[in-house]
Amino acid sequence: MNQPDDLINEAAKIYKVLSNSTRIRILYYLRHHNGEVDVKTIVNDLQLSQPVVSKQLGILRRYQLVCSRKSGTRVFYILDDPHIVQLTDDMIEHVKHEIKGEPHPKNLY
Amino acid sequence: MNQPDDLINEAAKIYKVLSNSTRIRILYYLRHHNGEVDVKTIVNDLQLSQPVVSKQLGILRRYQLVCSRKSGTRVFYILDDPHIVQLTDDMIEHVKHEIKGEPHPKNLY
DNA sequence: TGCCAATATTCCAAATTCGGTATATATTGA
DNA sequence: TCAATATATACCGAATTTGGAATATTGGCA
Repeated sequence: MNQPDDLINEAAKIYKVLSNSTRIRILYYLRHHNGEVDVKTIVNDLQLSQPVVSKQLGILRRYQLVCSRKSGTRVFYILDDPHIVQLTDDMIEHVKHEIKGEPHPKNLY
Repeated sequence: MNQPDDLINEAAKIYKVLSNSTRIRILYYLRHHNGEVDVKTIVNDLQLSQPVVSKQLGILRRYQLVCSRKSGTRVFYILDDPHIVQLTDDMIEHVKHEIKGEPHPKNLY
């Protein structure tokens, strides 16, 4: 019943990775992209700055949500971990069907 | 394919709520508790300070993950939103079966 | 009314997160 | 070797998050 702290902490870490709009946008972009994509293409398609994309891709890779392959000067990224992808798809569906009166506050406190 | 920003932002907010160990612990406590629980019982069982529990319960309620009922001086909380509960159960299962060599870093950066 | 228990709120400091700007690194090709 | 391109990293300041300590609020009861 009661989960050990290790599991709780690890779950919290993954949730934290998923709690940033830029990272979710990148994940969803990769999710619906057929095959691997290089950084520049992501920057262009999502209209984000190159350092931001590199940084967030680095975090996603550190947490093994994406993996990468280097080819020449370019680095190609692709989703890893289909289970997390399924969880995030479920979350988007949840939000989509969420018929709440008022939107949630911007900040927690 | 491409999710509107509203959906992405709302998903990010919910993930942020779930990204704190204390809140996950409370959710899991309520998850496996039969029926509603008052604040003091949560404080005792989870060995947390009373202000912390109150504060985190407030956040969980603000995001409609739990709901509460007042009775005398006590406030009883219970899980709301079974869909999110399912998602978090899935996440714990994911972490549980995650056979990764090294644990994830403490911080994102 | 006055005290006590339960819960919520406020305030604070330390830690974390984020995107921007600048810079570093690496690879290709002339 | 030198320049250009692609990607990663370092650094910074502003904003957010967190738990602890103190305090406020609320309801029950003598």
